[in-house]
Amino acid sequence: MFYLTTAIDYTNGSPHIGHAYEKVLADVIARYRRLRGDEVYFLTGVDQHGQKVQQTAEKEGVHPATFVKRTTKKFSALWEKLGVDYDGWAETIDDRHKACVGKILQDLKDKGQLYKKSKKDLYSVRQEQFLTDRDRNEQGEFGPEWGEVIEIEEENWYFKLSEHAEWLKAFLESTPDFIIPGFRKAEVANALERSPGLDLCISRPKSRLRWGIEFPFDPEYVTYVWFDALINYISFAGYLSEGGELPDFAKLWSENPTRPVHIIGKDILVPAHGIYWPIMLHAMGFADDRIPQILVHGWWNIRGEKMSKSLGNIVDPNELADKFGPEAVRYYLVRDIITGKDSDFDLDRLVMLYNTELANALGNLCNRALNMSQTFTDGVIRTDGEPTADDLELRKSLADSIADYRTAMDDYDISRGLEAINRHVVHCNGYAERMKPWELNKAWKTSNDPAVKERVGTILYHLAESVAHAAVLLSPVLPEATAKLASQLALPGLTDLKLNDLAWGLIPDGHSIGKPKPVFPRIVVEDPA
RNA sequence: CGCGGGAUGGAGCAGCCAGGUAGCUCGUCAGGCUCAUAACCUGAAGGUCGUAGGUUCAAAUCCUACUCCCGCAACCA
Repeated sequence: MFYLTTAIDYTNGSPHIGHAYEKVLADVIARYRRLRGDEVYFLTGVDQHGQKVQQTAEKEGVHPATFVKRTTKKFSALWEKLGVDYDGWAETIDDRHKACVGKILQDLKDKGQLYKKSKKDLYSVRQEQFLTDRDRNEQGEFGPEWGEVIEIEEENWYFKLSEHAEWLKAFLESTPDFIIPGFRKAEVANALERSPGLDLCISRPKSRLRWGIEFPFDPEYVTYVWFDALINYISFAGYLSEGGELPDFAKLWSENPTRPVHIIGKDILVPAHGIYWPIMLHAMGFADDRIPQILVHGWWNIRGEKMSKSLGNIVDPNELADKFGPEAVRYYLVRDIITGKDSDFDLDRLVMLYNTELANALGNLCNRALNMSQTFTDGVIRTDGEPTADDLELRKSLADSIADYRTAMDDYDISRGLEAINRHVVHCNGYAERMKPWELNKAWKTSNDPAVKERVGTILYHLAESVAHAAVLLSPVLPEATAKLASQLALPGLTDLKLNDLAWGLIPDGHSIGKPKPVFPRIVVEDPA
């Protein structure tokens, strides 16, 4: 069972392109693993507690619960629009989640992992938060944005993070694939190295924060939002739940031969996912081989000036999907970035990549292949022609592409996977150019030689068969468009194929193929110049 | 000495971890083709791989120093 999660988004505003990227990436990986034949459980959701939500809700004069419901809808609606097809939806205000957090707190307390202590610190009345030296300005003072700064003493619950620091160091050393890509491991190791051995304050007194999960053994406190949020990965996987509709935790986690994978952005690796989370799990009693894997992606940077003048400055994923279609957005978000690294978001590149690789290369290949089949062979595919060296070379190109695609996708390198598909499509267009079936067809009309006619059929078969393969390979990224391709090829079973089923001969002899209709219409940009 | 990433033909990137003909897409130029979504194909020009040293038979790749950019360090994926 492949258990995949994303970070849960903080419901304090509207989703932006970064939120969309992470969910699309996760969705593509989930769909790819299904294509591989793996059983998949894909969890995503929203983080709804905490001070920021409480503050924003107050500002708008509504109850946090009302506010959170409203913003949550913005996220779920976007995922529906973008075709993000998750199995589980995590909302931290869910009673099942709250119950799980409560049980974990109680359990950790019973294990002696929590303690209460009093601490004196500087506090900003206006911002309702404690201040550290990092909040000081260049003059070493707290600026006017903090309002009145006072010293207050507060009692809180602490989690014995420092007690497990040595364990985590050893775990990092012994588990090279804990964090992907590998270069990010250094950040966690460094953070651990320079951490002064502090424990984690995991409570907030209700006097200053009410919007959170109440401590089961100390009702005057609510849970710190990170401690609450991280637990979603197990609470919604069924951890400590009795009955109910939640998944079977043994299947997803505790007895799963495949380690769960968390997809997160690089900003929340340290300290939350790289330090707090593994230590929390370890303290709860999870064995080392039950610690999940963390896939860290980079960011889409937006440089206002670089945004296209001719297209206008659209970066809202909703508007992007409306303007270019959800699948064009999906394709771009996983195509033009190396998983783990940053990239610049550029609308001109979105249009370029879509037009070049989907419209001109694959879309056009499908279109010309079907069109020739209809006009030259009455839409009937003949597979029994003897393959020539060119045909065998095409088949090898396809086999190589599939192998490269597979390696790349297994490595979460979607961009390279798509590149591999495109390489074969380009090969096919070159093949068509060299074989010139349209000339052969003319030659047949004058000569009436059946061998020539058979050759035309064999060439068209190779093109159609290639499109069928490409459709299957692309389906994790473009589920709708590839379904359209399957329907034009008149191969409805294509969408149910697994990766291992992919072998030469998807199209049966005598198959009646469909009529062409552009699946990827070119995006035309009017340039006001 | 806060941490991390980056610097590769006009643009955007891959290659670097496991040294050995510098690769991809776009753009440009010149041809070709016409089945096809003004799509397709072929060829060409264009790079001393940030700088300076070092290791090596051999360095974009390893080591050292330096310069410049970006992000984080402050709720923001």
